[in-house]
Amino acid sequence: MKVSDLSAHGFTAGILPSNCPTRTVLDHVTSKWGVLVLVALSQDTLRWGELRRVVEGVSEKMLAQTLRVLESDGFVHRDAQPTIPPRVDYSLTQRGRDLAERLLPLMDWIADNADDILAR
Amino acid sequence: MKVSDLSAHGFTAGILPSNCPTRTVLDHVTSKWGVLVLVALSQDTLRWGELRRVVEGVSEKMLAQTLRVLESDGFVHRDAQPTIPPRVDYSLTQRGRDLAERLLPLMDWIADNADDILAR
DNA sequence: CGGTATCCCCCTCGATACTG
DNA sequence: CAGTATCGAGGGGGATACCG
Repeated sequence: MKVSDLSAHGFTAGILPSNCPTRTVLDHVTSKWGVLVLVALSQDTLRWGELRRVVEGVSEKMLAQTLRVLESDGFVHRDAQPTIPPRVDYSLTQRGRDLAERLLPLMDWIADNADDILAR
Repeated sequence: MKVSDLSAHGFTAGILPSNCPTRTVLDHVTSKWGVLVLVALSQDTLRWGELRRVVEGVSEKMLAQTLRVLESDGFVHRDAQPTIPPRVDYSLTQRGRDLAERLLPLMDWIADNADDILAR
């Protein structure tokens, strides 16, 4: 069943109960840096250092934490080459691309409308 | 220009700079309760008390705060009837419906895949 | 019913230092 | 280059009380 059908089916009380898997994944994706990292990886494979620059403002700690969560959820693939100096490439998995497919229209719309929305 | 085109246009350094309007709106929408409130209102007009039950787990304080932000961004319309007892209806504006249109496919996909994603 | 006001805890997050 | 470790401040957010 779709979330968008819930109320149509009479579930006026308690859609998406607390501590359900959907909320957990939603929290991962909509975490402070989650969306930005996913969007950044939606076009290119990026190295750690590139990600840090592209996702402007993210600290090393938060980038690492965000990547670990997205990796454990199977959205991001980590490819570490045991060279010196080390090189680590991050890319989206197929599941990550499926997610990004739904994320990008949202991001594009927000980017297009942000100025109007904040105008007062 | 679309966010999804940025890297295709060679913007490998610094997409979505910090403190830009897009990030502000993104933070409003992806705030802890923002998505859930928007999804809850995407089908029905709901009263304050209904929202509190439907968005399970939200406190009065956070519901009020979330609604004020979404209202000031023009996503949510607040209709207060000066009756006794008071009745306040919340609904999406046209802008809110435009946003929800991009949010629901994301939510549906997450709801469909959350179990697989968290399976380990 | 539909909120505000207040207190305060905890947990996220940034800054800094360090390492293979 | 690509991280981890640690610390400490700040504010997000819950609990409770109160109000029109």
